Amino acid sequence: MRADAARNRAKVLDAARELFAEKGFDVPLDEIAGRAGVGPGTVYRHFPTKQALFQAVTEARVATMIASANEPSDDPGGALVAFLGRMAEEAAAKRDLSDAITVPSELRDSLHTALGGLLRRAQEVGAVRTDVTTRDLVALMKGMLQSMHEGANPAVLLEIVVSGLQSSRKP
Amino acid sequence: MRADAARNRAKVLDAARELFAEKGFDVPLDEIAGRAGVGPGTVYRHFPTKQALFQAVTEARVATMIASANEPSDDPGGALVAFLGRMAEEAAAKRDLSDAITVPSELRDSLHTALGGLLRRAQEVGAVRTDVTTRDLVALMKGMLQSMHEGANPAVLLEIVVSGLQSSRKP
DNA sequence: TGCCAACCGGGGCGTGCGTTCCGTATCGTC
DNA sequence: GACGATACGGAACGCACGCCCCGGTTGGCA
Repeated sequence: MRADAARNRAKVLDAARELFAEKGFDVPLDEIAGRAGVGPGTVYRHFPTKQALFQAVTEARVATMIASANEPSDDPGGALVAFLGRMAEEAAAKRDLSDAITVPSELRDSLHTALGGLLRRAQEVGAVRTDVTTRDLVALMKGMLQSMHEGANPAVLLEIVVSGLQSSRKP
Repeated sequence: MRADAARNRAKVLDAARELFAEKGFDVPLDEIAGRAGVGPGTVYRHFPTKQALFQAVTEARVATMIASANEPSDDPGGALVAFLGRMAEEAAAKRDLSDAITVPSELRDSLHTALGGLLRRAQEVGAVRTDVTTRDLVALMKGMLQSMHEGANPAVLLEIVVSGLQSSRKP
């Protein structure tokens, strides 16, 4: 790879990181190219599609989260709560995480699977009501994360969801 | 107003009702015109903008909900829960309600205000934790309603949110 | 230093949508 | 039954966006 190509690739990644974090996946690709100081064609030379660029930007961070979710714990209930807290914290600062849950990709699927595992283990020790499905949890998270970009209080929302999950099933 | 004009207006409203309920606000206006058996121009003869049509369709139903939210109750906690339940039920069947909360309009503002009133009264009798703001509640509802169109279990989600709202504030 | 391959930039294409315009058809009245 | 106002329909416009192409440029090796 030529030196200027590597330089431009890095500039594109930097700009994409900033803008995806700031405005989410919906930011126009031309805007990313503009901030990187290159043309749109250059972006497509390095990444075949917009989603590929998004994935390249979020991959490392999300993979770390997934790994931490998958490592065993002697307190599965606490592990789930901690994980949700970490996601809330992250989503409050950067807008791309909430899109990483939504935009179709292998990464998204792994994240859902990891959440499912956390949920199942928490349910097995009785820390979370058993009628909640992975799908329900993902939906809740999605709503919660998106809400954080509209002025809602992350901590309060998180507490509500967590204590809701822990509540016993209605008779 | 000419007879055919009235007929077409009704056909447009019917088609819009169906399609907004089925696919939400994002349904293309041409599709509404198509189902109504008229051209797009005809739609614009009766409604100045797509949002106006949306408002005309949702106005009656949402206004009813707002009215029921605003009438006094001797059990403010139960009133809030009942209202949330009614919204969840409605949103599970029709996709337009979740958009009515989001799409800017006077109707949306009234709905937010009504929710705020319900929340405040429930908090005054100690039925709901006091650190929840109207904004938080709206965010929660928004997330919950949108989740219902993705296979989540409405009843479970509602229970989680309700018991989360009722939980005492963390120390 | 010269040459070729790699790369760049941005103009342009295709698509989908909300909205508008205007020639034509239809309604209701005289 | 004819005429004017009213309404219709759909082609067309403007816009925004993802994506591609090509003439020009630049980098690195011989």
